[in-house]
Amino acid sequence: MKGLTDRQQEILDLIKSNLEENGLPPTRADIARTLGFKSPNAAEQHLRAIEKKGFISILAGASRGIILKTEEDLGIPVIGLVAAGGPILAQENIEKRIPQAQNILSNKIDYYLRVKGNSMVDVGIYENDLIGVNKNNPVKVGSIVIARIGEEVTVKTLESISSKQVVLKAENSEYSNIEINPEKDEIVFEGTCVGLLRDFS
Amino acid sequence: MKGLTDRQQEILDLIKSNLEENGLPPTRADIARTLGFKSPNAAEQHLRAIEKKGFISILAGASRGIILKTEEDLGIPVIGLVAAGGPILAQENIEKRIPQAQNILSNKIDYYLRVKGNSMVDVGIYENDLIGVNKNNPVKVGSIVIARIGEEVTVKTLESISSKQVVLKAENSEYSNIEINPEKDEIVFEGTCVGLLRDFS
DNA sequence: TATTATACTGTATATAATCACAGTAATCAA
DNA sequence: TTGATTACTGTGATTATATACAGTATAATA
Repeated sequence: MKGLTDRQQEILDLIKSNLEENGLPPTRADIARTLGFKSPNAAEQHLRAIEKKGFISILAGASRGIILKTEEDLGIPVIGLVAAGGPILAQENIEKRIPQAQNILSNKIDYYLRVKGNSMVDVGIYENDLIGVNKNNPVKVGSIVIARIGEEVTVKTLESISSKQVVLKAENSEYSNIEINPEKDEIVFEGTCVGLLRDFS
Repeated sequence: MKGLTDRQQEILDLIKSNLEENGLPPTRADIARTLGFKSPNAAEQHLRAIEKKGFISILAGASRGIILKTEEDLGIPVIGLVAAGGPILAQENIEKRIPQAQNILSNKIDYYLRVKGNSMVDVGIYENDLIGVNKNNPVKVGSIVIARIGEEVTVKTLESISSKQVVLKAENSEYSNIEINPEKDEIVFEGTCVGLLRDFS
């Protein structure tokens, strides 16, 4: 499963907006018209490429036979570097996807986040490990949390929390704790770490 | 806007399930196949009838060009008698629909409920009036509520409420209060009355 | 260097699908 | 008893649509 090119993404977006606005998928001619292609075959070939990459299915012979794959079909997204500002799960942050069938972890994984740096080595989380993140689990003291402070996303242990101070602890004696005043600086808990994947290769 | 016949409803349901399961509307041939028609024209004519009654739009010339009208398009449903057991807004309870444009009431109206009996005459609510119901407004003591007690739906003023007793007051001296123990008998608040329509004709 | 992927134009064709026209039959209201 | 509505069959023309085939051009990859 590779990523889509800009043009392919544009076409996938067009299919989605067509479905939202009109309740039915576009034809090849519709796509060509909207994007200014002079040949419907340009649309056809883009659709084939998008299907090959796994984002849609094409029903042979059926008019408008374009079916969007669900998030479930696509698998659990792996997030590499988080672009500053936007939401973690934004398209451009998705590095690849892992089929859900391969998920042996017991908790629900909304996405995997690739670990940068070695601030958590004392609890066995190393650089380039993939941590499984659940977005909805309650954030508790002692759990490993994914927090966004301003524009930066960080993984730390939640040491303490109150309305005046949040303390995040790096599990590495070389690092010192991060103390935030949530009344002054914005801190958002994006999720909790519920598992880890390490791929020796 | 008249109601659909059983057969027409069946076809509308088929369109809906086709959209949900496959993400695209059926063709005339699809409908004919599923319902066992030997001619796609049977489907065509049903679609015309359903369009005429306002539940879908048909895009001329477009394949699969069937577009479901939204609840907003259809207007606010008027509920006559509530069939025992099921949800108030079930298809079979909808008597007719009133265009939203004609709604001059300030609160959001989820549906109109036709008043049976004269238990609320002292606050000017008479038999056959249409009361505008909001499903989400907070239920407060003193407000006129639509409550379901067991299988029966009733309109009364909420006199008092606690975990052990709910008192509903009929606004008519000939009626006595209804007292329910919510731990023993099921009581569900379906909504609050936020307006009234009376059609002198 | 050859190969593959991307991103198209242009033409053509089989078939998918709409939709009109001509019927049949039953039910219901005026 | 006439007309309207519902619920179909059956046929066929027209057009909408998918899709194959033949190209062109560019950039990335092995």
